[in-house]
Amino acid sequence: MGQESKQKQVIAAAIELFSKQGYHDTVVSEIADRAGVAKGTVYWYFDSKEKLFWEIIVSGIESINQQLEKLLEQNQLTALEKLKEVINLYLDFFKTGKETAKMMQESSVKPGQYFHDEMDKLRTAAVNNLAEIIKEGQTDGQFVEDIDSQEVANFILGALAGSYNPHVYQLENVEEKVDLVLNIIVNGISA
Amino acid sequence: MGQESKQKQVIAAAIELFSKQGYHDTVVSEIADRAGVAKGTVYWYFDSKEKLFWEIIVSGIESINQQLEKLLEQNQLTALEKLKEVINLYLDFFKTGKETAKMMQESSVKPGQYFHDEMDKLRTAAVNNLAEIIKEGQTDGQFVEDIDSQEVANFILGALAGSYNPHVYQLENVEEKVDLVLNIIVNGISA
Amino acid sequence: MGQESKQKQVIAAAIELFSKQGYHDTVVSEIADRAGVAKGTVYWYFDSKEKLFWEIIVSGIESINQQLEKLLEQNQLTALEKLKEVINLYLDFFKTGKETAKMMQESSVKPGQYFHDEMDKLRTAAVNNLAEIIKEGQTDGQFVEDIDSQEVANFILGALAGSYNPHVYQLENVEEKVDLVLNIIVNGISA
Amino acid sequence: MGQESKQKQVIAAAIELFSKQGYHDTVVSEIADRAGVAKGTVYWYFDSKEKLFWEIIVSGIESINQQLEKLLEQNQLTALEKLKEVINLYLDFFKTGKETAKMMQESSVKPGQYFHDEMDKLRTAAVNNLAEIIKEGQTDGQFVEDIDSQEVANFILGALAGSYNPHVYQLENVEEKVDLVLNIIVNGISA
DNA sequence: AATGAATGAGTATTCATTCAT
DNA sequence: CATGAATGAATACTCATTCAT
Repeated sequence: MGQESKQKQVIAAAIELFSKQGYHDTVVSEIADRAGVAKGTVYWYFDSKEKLFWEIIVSGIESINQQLEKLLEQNQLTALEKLKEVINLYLDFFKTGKETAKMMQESSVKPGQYFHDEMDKLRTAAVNNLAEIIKEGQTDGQFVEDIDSQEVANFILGALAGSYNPHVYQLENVEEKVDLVLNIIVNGISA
Repeated sequence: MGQESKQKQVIAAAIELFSKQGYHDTVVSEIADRAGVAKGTVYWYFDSKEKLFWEIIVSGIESINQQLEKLLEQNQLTALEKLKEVINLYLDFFKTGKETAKMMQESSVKPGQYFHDEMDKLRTAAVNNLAEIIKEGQTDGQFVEDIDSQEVANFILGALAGSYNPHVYQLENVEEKVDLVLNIIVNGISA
Repeated sequence: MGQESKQKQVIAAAIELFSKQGYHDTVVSEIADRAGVAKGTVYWYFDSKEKLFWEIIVSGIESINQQLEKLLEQNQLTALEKLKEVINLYLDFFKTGKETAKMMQESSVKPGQYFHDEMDKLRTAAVNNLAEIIKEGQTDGQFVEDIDSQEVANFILGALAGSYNPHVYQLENVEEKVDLVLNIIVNGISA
Repeated sequence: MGQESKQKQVIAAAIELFSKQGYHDTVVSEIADRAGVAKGTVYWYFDSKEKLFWEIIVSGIESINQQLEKLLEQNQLTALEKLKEVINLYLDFFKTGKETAKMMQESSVKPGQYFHDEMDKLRTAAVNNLAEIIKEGQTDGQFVEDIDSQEVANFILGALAGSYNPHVYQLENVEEKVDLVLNIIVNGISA
């Protein structure tokens, strides 16, 4: 039988089903079945269906934030290069982590104060990291100065978030969009 | 009793509750209570909870698409001016129709092929309308030509969609962002 | 179909099953089946299985307390006669309301502060009513005075409560015990 | 670690929890936790949760019956003295063994023929022992004769059982009730 | 002896939907 | 048109019990 730890099998099954069917249309016993474990096993590892859902979301966001921070520290890169990396990072994340991305999309709509604060902290971290890069570029003279770095960071993150909206890019061929996106952000569409 | 037709009371209550609590956490009897009607009355006007939800979504999208089409026809406006109007239109829609906007956000995640195609048609219409404007600008020489108008339209719509992500702009003071957004899209952030 | 209101059918079925099988070994769907209604109907009338249980208990106790109070007001009766009536009342209650009695027995063990206070109030009322009778008899010179009326009331109630312990009188032929019980209480077993 | 045998630790934890929370609201893993052992260990010593419960009950009853039998054999005591000792024995048992007493109370309600017969045998033994004392007193001329000794035994046991009903004496200061109870039983409350 | 991960039957409760009035 | 009592399928979660280690 599966070499994987049962906990990991549960997580994998949950990601697959949550992203395909959404939180509410995924039934715990279905997760257990797909994971090849008993229903009780899901509850041995996770307190509730909701905790399982959030655990996946949070670990996904944490992973991207970690990568973001690593980027920031790479001093040999210019702000522009870093920006490109960030875009690449996100779009790649959406491509490889389609499912988690879809779950995040849903998570932003789910009510319940439960992890709402947690989510906010994570997002704030992302915005701040990005704003840091913008500021760097402004100091370097690469980016226009008369524009709030936080606002720009929000815009970019919004644009990227919009990018994995299933109705936008359909989550396909997302990586080839990096240059396009970077180009618009940097140069705009003005002739 | 309410002068409003009971149907309208139901819709109003549904928008309020769906947007605040999401689809699944809103129960039909709550909608009926808030609307001041009996539960059965909801079912007199709407076939199901799902139909009620989608009716609201679709009418919201239709309304914005109509406004978009009107814009396109205004020949005295330049592409740039039209673009600004589009951005204004969307952000304004998100501001005044916060609730519907939130519901749309959720609708994009909801599975169920039910109205999936309908949604897609509506979104395609929006993208096409916007792409039309971009193309116009490219023909006029206002916008760079070596960039696919559909791609740009998708990007912009994504950025705007991202804008009403509750975690981004918190759906507050959205209207003052028009110039910012337009400026980045048009001129980019390059110095 | 049943002329009885469905609510009453539910209560009847609940009493029957709770008393025979105890609270925990009685399943809600079983109650619904026996009552000839759908499971949801049980929940239409009662918030929860627990509330249903307690509603039955409380109404049983209230009924006996009402009868007790009526007794107290009958001024033509001596304290001794009243005492006999009380004993009769209780033992009769245990006989005719075997099921409710059994449920009360169980209720005294059930944890959960829920209705604990309510129960206490009801029992205090019973003790006070009985103590009132004792005091009356003491004033009249029928009963010994050097004994606390509350204590006596507690003893008697305890003895009566013990009487419907399923392991004691088996809840059978309970009514013929009235004289026996009264006699011991009044005269004791001393020769 | 505990010098106590793990089995004893389990029993102690079980008594504590069963009496406080009742049978159904006590879960095996809680018992194991409180006992400082693994859940599996509970099952090494006891076949099931139910067996564990009953083992405690039965050993409690057996202990009291043994003491009762010893009393009977003490020929230097009069029936009256023995009766006093019996009452003392029971009330003391309820006081020192509050927890077990509470569990017995619950056990009398629990369905499940499982140990039902066992319980009955134990109770019958208690009644018979007590009836023996009464008969002795009747032969000696201390107690009235025109009254069935079994009935009296039942009454007394009922009264005593009622005494530890949590709603009666609250299981507090139970020992000072011995004289009161004995006095009523022997002399009654008649003036 | 002892452990604790794993199991899965069992159950209270919810809620969209129906329909007689 | 409107009501709300009645339904019952659906589901998250519990917990006694087992067994490989």
